[in-house]
Amino acid sequence: MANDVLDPGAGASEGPAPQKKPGRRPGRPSGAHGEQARAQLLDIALELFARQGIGETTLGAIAREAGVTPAMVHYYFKTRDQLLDMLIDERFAPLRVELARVFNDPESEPVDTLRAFVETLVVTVEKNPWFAALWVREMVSEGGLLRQRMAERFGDEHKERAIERIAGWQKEGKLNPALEPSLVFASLFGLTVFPLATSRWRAVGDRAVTSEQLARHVVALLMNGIQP
Amino acid sequence: MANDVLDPGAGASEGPAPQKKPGRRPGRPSGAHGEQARAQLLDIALELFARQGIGETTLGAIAREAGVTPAMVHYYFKTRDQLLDMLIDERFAPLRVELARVFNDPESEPVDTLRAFVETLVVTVEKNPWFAALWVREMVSEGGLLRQRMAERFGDEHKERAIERIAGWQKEGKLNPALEPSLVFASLFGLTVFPLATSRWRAVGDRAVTSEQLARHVVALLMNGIQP
Amino acid sequence: MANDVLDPGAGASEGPAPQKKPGRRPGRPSGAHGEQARAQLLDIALELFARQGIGETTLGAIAREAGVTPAMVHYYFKTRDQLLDMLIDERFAPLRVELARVFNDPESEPVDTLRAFVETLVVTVEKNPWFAALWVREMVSEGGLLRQRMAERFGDEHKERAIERIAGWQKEGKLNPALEPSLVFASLFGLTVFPLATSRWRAVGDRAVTSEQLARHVVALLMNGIQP
Amino acid sequence: MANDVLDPGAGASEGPAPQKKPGRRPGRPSGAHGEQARAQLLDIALELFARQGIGETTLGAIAREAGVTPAMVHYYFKTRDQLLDMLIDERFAPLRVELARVFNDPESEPVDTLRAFVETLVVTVEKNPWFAALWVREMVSEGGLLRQRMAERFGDEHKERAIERIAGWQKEGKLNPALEPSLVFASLFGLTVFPLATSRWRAVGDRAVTSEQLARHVVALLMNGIQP
DNA sequence: TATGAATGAGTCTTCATTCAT
DNA sequence: CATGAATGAAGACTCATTCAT
Repeated sequence: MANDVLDPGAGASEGPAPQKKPGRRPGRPSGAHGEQARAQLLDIALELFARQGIGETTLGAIAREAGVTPAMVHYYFKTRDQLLDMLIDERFAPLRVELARVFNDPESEPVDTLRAFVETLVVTVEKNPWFAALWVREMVSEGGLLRQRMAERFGDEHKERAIERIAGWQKEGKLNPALEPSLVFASLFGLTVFPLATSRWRAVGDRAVTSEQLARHVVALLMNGIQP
Repeated sequence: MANDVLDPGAGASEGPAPQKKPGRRPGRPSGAHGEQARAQLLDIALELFARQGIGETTLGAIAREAGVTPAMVHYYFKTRDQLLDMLIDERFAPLRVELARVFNDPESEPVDTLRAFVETLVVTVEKNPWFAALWVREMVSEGGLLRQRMAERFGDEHKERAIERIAGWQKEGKLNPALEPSLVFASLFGLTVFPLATSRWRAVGDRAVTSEQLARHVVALLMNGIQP
Repeated sequence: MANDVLDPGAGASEGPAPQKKPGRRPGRPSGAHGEQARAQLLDIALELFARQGIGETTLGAIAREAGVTPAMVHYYFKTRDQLLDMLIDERFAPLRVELARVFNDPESEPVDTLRAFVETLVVTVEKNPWFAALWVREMVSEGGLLRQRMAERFGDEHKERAIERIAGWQKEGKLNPALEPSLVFASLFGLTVFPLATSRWRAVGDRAVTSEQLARHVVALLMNGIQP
Repeated sequence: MANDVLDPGAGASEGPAPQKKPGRRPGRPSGAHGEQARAQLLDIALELFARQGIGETTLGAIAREAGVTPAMVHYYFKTRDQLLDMLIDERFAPLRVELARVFNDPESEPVDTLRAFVETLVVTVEKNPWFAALWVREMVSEGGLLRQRMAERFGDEHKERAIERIAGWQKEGKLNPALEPSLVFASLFGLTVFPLATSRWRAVGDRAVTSEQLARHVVALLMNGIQP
């Protein structure tokens, strides 16, 4: 349903921010002002969800942060569940598509591909600070609220294909054969998104670790391991 | 259950550890039967917290799972907060202490130390399946409920010292100098705990990834990176 | 209802008075209908508090009496404590101010002042039937819920000054010197409010004692007692 | 039921404290040790009821103060209601009987009688500090928990006769005829018990008003008021 | 006697949701 | 568009009470 709206948009070159160009939503709100307010609510929800967790964030809190009444939130997103769905369709899923595209570039070499993937991941989180926390908390965890919905929308074939591709590279001798193909992606995410999810609080009182530092660190680890 | 793995003296040598076995708990319940029921509630709470998140798990859910009334939960843990505190003191903190001990072994070589750390991490999670999910969701995330409490109990000096030690190793030429010392731990956790946090659901319908596979994978990555 | 008796300027000239009419309340409800419902809840609460005691009256009971849901009560008064605070500020404190004004009239003679005070007290209770019971139970008693809050709002200097004034009158030979100044007020309240607090039930099945009868009785007692 | 136990005891000369001499209660507890514990619980309950109000005092609070378990309180007083009943029968009612006796002395003159009544009242409260607060809060107030029970046990005939007696005195010219007979008792209680109910907290930080001072004050007020 | 374990009923409070205006 | 009023459902917590030991 939302895919036709987002997938083409995601394919464009100006990055993973869809911004809801022309297409009117089927639901009620549609005016120019309303569209803007709706997008702002989505942004605020995203920010709060990332900061406190989805389950811990009440609609009232979102409304307060936006300076509107809770009833207003219901006006734009008939229900809490729909708000989540729209969040996924309009903010979360596009990022996923974008990332997949980096990996699926058939031209580049295996090692370059993985490095590029890591770097894109870091840039993505830099542009969308909510991504890391949300991913870790609501995507990875068993009962994560995003996980269930994402799983419904996008199957696992994507992942299957990626694993096969990695296994293929190993057979071609282009990748460390001791690695477990099905764990490579988990490792990449674990090495990048995971530390980024904690960076906001780690930065407090400490010298913050910049995104570049993280990218360099992860690439160094991937390229050579920990040995000198 | 978890005690045989972690308890051997570890709890005694730190500060605000549980101090349980001999003296009666300050609170009310203390009989033999009660102590057992209490421990069971703790186990169930841990399980549910890991599965659904702490904030999403009601005391009623814990009670239902245990086959008792919600009032029973209040009987053993005066309040929701106290339940959390006891969970930390009696289940969570001991694991942390155990892990710290592995890293602080002054005898072993840097590379061995890190490998041993990863392996212990994997074993720990294998014996305490709730650990991974709980760590990822409630320890890493900004508003994580465990983070705040753990921070109160244990300061950050521990972490500071570890970082210095790693930097020292790099200077001695015993560790890849391109790594960022303050990120090494995040990487280790990201490579192990992070995938383990998802493994339970990934295993369903899929060929499960065993703990050994994960350990081998991570060690392979650490030792040599992704290059063939 | 009680406003015409007490409000004329009294609330404005003191400190933490209600300041209601013009500006919107800081809290949520503000519409015309809501304001009325809120006032009705306040009235019902006052009535029940007087009849059963504050601690014995549940929010549910107030809601039931008003024909609304308990959640409604929370809608207007975020918490039980706030309901009490508003009760004090908007209903209880104004009466206190009014009474103080009667006593502080610098023109009248001592004996007249005390008599006027008693008469005002009787009239006040007649117009605000909840006052007597509430005063006796929650203001006088050690753990009385009003006592604590009133003490926070208004200090004791008021009382101090009154005592000094009475002592002054005694020195001037205008008041029975055998009286204990610090007990005069207690006596006045004891002679009027105290019997009034019981009158509702005493009246049942008995020939009721009217307010005028009480006033006459107390004045008769006082007149031949307070004169030098 | 309880009357046969208490009325004779009250008639003795050593004051209004019954102390449960020999007679075994019909209920369960009866051993020597138990009897003592039971009396102590009664005392503590009385103290707490007076301090915080009956409704505000939980059985748990009483148990804690006594250093026993809440179950113990149930052991002695099958139910909360029975505790109240026993409190009335064994502590409260005897005082009432004692007071009635003072008033009913047929020998003394009206004015002396009333003065003696006041003085006895003051002494009674001095010996039983819980009396004043309990009377004011739970006896006077409409929903007072003692009121209802006392009313069940002792009718109003007592009061009726007293009123008639006062009216008779007025007709004989021995009492101020402007007084309302049915209010005389209320006035006496209001003048004595009422101030005493507040004295505990008034004393804090202030020079305390002694019982003697109060007695003198009230008598002074009465003497020049009740004389014809 | 005495108590720990256990519970049902009730209280306060929060929150998503609806609806009339 | 926007909001105030209103509510049902659920959650945390308390408390009197029971019962086996």
